Amino acid sequence: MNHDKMSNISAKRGFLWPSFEIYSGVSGFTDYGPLGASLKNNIMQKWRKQYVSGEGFYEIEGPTVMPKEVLKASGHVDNFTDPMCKCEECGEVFRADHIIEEVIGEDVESLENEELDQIVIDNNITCPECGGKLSNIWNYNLMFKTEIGAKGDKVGYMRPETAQGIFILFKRLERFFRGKLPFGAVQLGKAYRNEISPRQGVIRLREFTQAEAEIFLNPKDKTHPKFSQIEDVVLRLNSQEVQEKNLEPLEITAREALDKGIVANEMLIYQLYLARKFLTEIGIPEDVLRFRQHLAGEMAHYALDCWDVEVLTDKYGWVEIIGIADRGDYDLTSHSKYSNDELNVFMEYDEPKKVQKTVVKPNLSKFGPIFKGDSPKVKQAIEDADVEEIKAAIEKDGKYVVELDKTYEITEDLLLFEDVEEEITGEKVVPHVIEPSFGIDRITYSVLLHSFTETEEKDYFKFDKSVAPVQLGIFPLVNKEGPREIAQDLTEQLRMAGFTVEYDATGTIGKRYARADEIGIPLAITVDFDTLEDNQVTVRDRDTEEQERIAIPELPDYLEKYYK
RNA sequence: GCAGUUGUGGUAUAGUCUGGUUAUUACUUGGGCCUUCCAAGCCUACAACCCGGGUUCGAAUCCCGGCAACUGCACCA
Repeated sequence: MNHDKMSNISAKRGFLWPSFEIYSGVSGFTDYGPLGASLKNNIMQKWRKQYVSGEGFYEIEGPTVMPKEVLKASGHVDNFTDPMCKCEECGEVFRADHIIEEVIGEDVESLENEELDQIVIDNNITCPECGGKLSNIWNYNLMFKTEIGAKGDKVGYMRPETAQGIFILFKRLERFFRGKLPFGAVQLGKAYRNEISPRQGVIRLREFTQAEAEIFLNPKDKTHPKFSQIEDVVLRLNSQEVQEKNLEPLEITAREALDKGIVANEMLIYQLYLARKFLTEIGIPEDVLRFRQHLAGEMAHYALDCWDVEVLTDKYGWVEIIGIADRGDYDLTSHSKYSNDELNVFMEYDEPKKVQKTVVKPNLSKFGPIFKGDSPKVKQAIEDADVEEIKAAIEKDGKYVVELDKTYEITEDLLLFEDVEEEITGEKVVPHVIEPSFGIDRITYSVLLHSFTETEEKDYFKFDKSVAPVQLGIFPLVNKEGPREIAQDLTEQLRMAGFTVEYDATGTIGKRYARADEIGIPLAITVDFDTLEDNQVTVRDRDTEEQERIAIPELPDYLEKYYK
């Protein structure tokens, strides 16, 4: 692990470059060079393979610009902001709520800025640094704001996460999956957050790539059909208790974690397992990974349970690269409320339930003459009220009182009670959502960092062959007629077969091997003068440097098998 | 956002304090020679003073502003 050396080579060889460099750059943005983009794409392809074909989810793609309404409902417009204030003497900028809470010792999170300003005045709160006068409080919203349309009266934001794009498609998705829980949709794409001062390179970007899955499931059934297959897998868990008591991380099986209630449910544990499987398969070793449970105060208020996957780095310490949360029904309920659409699933019972109950009906022939024009709303009030309550009131006082803008007294003779048997075939259920959310840029960084290998002879990216940006180096041993033509033909042929190939004929063979190793090409193929005789080439392994002679006609199969 | 430090070819650097010739050196890269398996050697070429303004006869060098990187503080739903 060597961030500095790795970054240097990564910039030199075309993985990560600072954005807008010729105009001095802007912090919080990064460019992926040719090899970086290829690496990132390979990682995303591998992700799709695991979650789309592997888990049976489907990928959707929504807009990155969203109208205000969506983000109002999700809470981002109101809660994705920080109240800030500035000292007019020393110029220091503070979180206004933090300063105030410190002085008055009360939670002020729900208050408006004007109220906060008043508290500052009333309590004579000054700059904690120099005691100077504080400015009025303003909101800093971390979303990029824009306008939709020519009139400019429709406010839009760049999406701060890809998840909302899936939630707002819920009705369509529910139809698509024919109403059967659980089902899952994924989205990969850019998200935007106007960070106040991003500093840690690709770790905190203002524009970044997320890969998120939203798994909708029955709140009463959070099991996973494949749980029994993974129940003996050992997970390293930094639970709330471990963190609070400063203990060693737990090393326990999935089954134990479930039985002891450390992770909330099977689906969540299964997602932890899947996340780790993904990371190890793209070349991040298990011993630099851990699962950390969010502390009670750290968790979003709606989350039922939340675990981060963290990776160890030499420069930034433990860094969150994946968040896996049980968000309950928060998102669907909230969008349902704001959009007035029903976002739920009708769950049919195995057998219809028969329910005996008493219903109350207003006797309308008497209602009309008595209540006249108010009759419809009194009727509605009766229908909305609890039958037992009405019954009890009439037994006790001989009348039931409806309080609307006026008071209405309803005596027994105005009502008809009826015993009925109802058949209920099922119920509407708002699904819960389990969300694994991957930070692709941070994961790409982790792959770079942990693939980077220093040995006595060479420093190189030891990429897993499944994500290596270049798969093959093809070299004529010497740049002479004969081997050169064969090597060029072979390059063409293997490119046609779908491999990414670098052809290189310059300098000495050693230099070309070194250059290929540095960018992590797993296999190099060398054509020499013997090839002219026996039609065989040398295949050299990046890590062992061992060589093998393979006949050219067998090469496509050999490589197909190797990269499978 | 605040403070400090820094900014010279692709990379790493000399020169800046004390303003003055064609901006130093090494590696890398392109072309050529040589070369039958791990960065060898020879020839040759390309290539830089972060951006803008000021002071001055003259600025990589001094001053101001901006941008970026690093460190500390603050921030990270």
